[in-house]
Amino acid sequence: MRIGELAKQVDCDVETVRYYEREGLLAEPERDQSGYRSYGVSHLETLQFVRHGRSLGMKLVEIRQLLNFRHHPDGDCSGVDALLDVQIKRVEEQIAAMGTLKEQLIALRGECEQRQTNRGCGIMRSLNQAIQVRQCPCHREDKGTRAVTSPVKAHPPPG
Amino acid sequence: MRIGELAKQVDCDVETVRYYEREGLLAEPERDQSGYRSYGVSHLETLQFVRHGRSLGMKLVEIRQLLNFRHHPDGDCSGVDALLDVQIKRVEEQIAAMGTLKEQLIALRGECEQRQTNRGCGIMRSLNQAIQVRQCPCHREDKGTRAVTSPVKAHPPPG
DNA sequence: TCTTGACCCTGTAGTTGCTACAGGGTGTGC
DNA sequence: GCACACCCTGTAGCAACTACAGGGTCAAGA
Repeated sequence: MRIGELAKQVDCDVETVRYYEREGLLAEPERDQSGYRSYGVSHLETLQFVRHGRSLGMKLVEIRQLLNFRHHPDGDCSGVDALLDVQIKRVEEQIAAMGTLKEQLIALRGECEQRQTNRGCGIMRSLNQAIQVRQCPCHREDKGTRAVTSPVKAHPPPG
Repeated sequence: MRIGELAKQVDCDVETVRYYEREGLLAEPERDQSGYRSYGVSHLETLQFVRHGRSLGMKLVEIRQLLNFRHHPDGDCSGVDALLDVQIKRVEEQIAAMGTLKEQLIALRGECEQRQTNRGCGIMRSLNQAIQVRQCPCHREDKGTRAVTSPVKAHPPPG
């Protein structure tokens, strides 16, 4: 099948497929006489594997490792376990950080008692106060134990 | 104060300060006779405001808007509200997606009954099965209602 | 036969929020 | 005079795509 068909089957972009090929995640397919890529079932399977990994939040480097395991079915599977453990831990940390973040945002949102001017808005007052005296939840504690700690580094907000 | 001192005070990198200047988030400071940047209190405050916004998961474009509101204290504050609402909604969506993700990962992790070869590993079997028959939790339902739906697009796993 | 439109190709640049150099200048203490 | 910490500009890299530009191919319809 051609690239458009393949992409449609796994519900992703044609450009993404070419990107995976460039990155070595997808084997280079044959070409037809016009130079168009011609894919077989194994390509489809690999692509599905990759997209499945991505949907589980895995990075491409990690998926590359999984593909490696897949190509060496007689190797020790402990690497597969370890990879998933890393992933689970990462997700748990993110959930915790997000929970704190949400609380802070909701607290901040509550500061706007009624719509008025920016000057009077409790949210802006809060944000500005945080600057002056570091009294907001994010800055209250000392560096090491801040709520969503130095999060800009530790877990840069996704998106 | 010089850039190193400023960066230290807000606990961020010197390069980051220069980056914010380039991006127009931080006003260009005066220079001393050697061409070194020379910052005052207002720069410190703005920088703290920016970092605080980042720690709350806001994007730089959003922080830019907040800075705008800050510079127009007599404007209508409803924009401030709206910005926070967007942020809260985003965080809530992420928390929900992460929760689903975690369940899926833990289910997958449970597939590895005992350490053996990659071929025998339940995790790899599961991942491969997902390819063949789309029976894993992520692919079981139809596109529109998939668990962590086309999530690679919708909420690309945070890096 | 010509044309239209959908598809394909390569190559490069943009996105976000930094981070990390390279290659140089400045300031301070000994 | 020297070492060393700090500063400067400019550019490139990261992840995982996405979005062109500028061109080729193919099949259907007039």
